[in-house]
Amino acid sequence: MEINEANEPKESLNFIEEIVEEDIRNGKHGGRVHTRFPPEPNGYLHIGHAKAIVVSFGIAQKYGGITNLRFDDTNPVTEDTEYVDAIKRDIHWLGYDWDDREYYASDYFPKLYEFAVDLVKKGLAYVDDSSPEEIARMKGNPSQPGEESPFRLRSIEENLDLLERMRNGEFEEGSRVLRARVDMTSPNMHMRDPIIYRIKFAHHHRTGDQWCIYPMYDFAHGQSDSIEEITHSLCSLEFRHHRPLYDWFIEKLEIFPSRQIEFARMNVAFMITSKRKLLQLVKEGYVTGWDDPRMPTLTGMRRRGYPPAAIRMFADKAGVARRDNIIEYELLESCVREELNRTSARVMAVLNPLKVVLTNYPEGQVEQMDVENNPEDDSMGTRQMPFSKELYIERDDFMENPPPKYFRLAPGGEVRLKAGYIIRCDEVVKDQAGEIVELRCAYYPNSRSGSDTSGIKVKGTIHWVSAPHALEAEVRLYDRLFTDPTPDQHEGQDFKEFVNPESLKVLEKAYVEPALAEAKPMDQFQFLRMGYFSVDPDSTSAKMIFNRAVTLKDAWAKVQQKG
RNA sequence: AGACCCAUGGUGUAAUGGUAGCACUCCGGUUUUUGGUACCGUCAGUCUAGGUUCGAAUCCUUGUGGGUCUACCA
Repeated sequence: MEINEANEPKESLNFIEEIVEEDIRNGKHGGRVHTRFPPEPNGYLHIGHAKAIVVSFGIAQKYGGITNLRFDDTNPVTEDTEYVDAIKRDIHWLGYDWDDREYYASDYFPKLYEFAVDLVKKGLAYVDDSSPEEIARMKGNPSQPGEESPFRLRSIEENLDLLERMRNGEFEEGSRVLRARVDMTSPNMHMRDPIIYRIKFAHHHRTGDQWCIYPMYDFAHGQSDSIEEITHSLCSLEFRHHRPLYDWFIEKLEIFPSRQIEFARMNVAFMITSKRKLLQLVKEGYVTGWDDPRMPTLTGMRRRGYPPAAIRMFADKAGVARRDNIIEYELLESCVREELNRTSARVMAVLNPLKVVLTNYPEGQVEQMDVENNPEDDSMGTRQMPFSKELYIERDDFMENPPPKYFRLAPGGEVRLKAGYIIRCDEVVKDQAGEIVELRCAYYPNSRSGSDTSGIKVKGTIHWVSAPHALEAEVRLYDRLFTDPTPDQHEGQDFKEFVNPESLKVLEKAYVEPALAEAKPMDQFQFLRMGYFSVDPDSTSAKMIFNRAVTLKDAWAKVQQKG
């Protein structure tokens, strides 16, 4: 990293930022930066879209520009208003806004039709009566040039007439298309007289039955960019081959010269983003819906408890470049932890309860213990937790025959109850099956947290809840949906074979501290030593439900694994 | 196999002809009333072969590997 005059590290730019900064230096478009995010309203937004959103909105934000939201709704057969609202909600949730610039490619249908007429008049487009099969055959293949359609040399007048009659609904669906006259010998398949209008007698979610011809992507997207005077149109690598056509239309139509810039889309290990495959997971019941916390959808990640700031950070850290990539799942988790560590209140919850009776604690006594809400942030204050004779601790925090370096409770051993007392395990009570059902312990009255004069040194501190005060809750432990980093990249194997059977574990009867009675849906907490959890939207005061977003890092688990 | 794009530690991304850096992961340590956090440290990289140059991750050529393109989808 270079050092500038201010002796501060020089920020490194990604290749898009470099292009934008150069454009600004050159005064291109008056130094204006205007991007767009163009979802098709035919599905839910996922982690891949999140990356595109962060890049497009982020670039504009960084350079004082603005971003349009534009629904790319040129295919009435697959699109629906249902998705429009979900998409808008998800983008807002991610933290971005487009003010009143909510546009639809379908709003431009009249203008797009004018463009088509213009092209015909310039002799640059023609109506082709060939069948889909014939068109495909004449297109050739990447290593062989195509051949020209017999309809390619129709007169301008005839083309104008035919186009108008197409629009008027005089021809059957599939019987004719409008094609741009470019170059049938181009090595770029997209330049071989691409279809720009097709006939579809379909009801459009916005324009209704006004139109029976609809523009193709290549004749809608770039033109919409141009109409909106988008300066930098950012898209994924797969559109690289469309760019010559994008530029061709701009040149021939003599319209605003938006510039398309492609970057590599983000792939995340253990996640899939194919709309079709995601739909399968929903339809076939592998998940409970599009907002299942295991889904890579924005709505799923929201329910999972991933903060929008964490997703933005993740997209940011993944970077922008032009090579294929698979980002490790651990980076996402790291971002989620970083954000939640800063923002979430600590509470105690015992997921797998084991009863502890303090034999020397006065019957019926209850003490209120002060506990900090977030050691990272004093401004979050403290709360009180009731302490009594009967408690629950985590089953994993006791071992009858502990290995070396086990810092928790064991027979005859001592441990501190966080913000409470130090206790000593005197007796292990088992049922007939030999399972441990209760621990009988002694507490040291002079070891109270904050005024400890016992002088006892313990290695471990564990969380707990007071049995008579604890609230029962259901806790859903989520893990990655797949067991393989690239479940849909295995030839001959269906991606569903890699669905993780342990992606969800439901704990029906966990205990949480009473302060959680006031928690509202989507509130987020760190369950001390266990992970980050949020209140599920379906949670009620009668039945609280918590979803685990991510565990805390667990150094002990690693020690154990190594044996 | 036609054209186009890409190639830097395990992963991702910088270095724009001049000391290969950062983040995540991994491993080790310090602090800790969360085996968390914070902090410190270790390991580890320029795909191959040529060329240009005083000097190449960077420019050129070649090979190799990966990706994209042949929907009336976007």
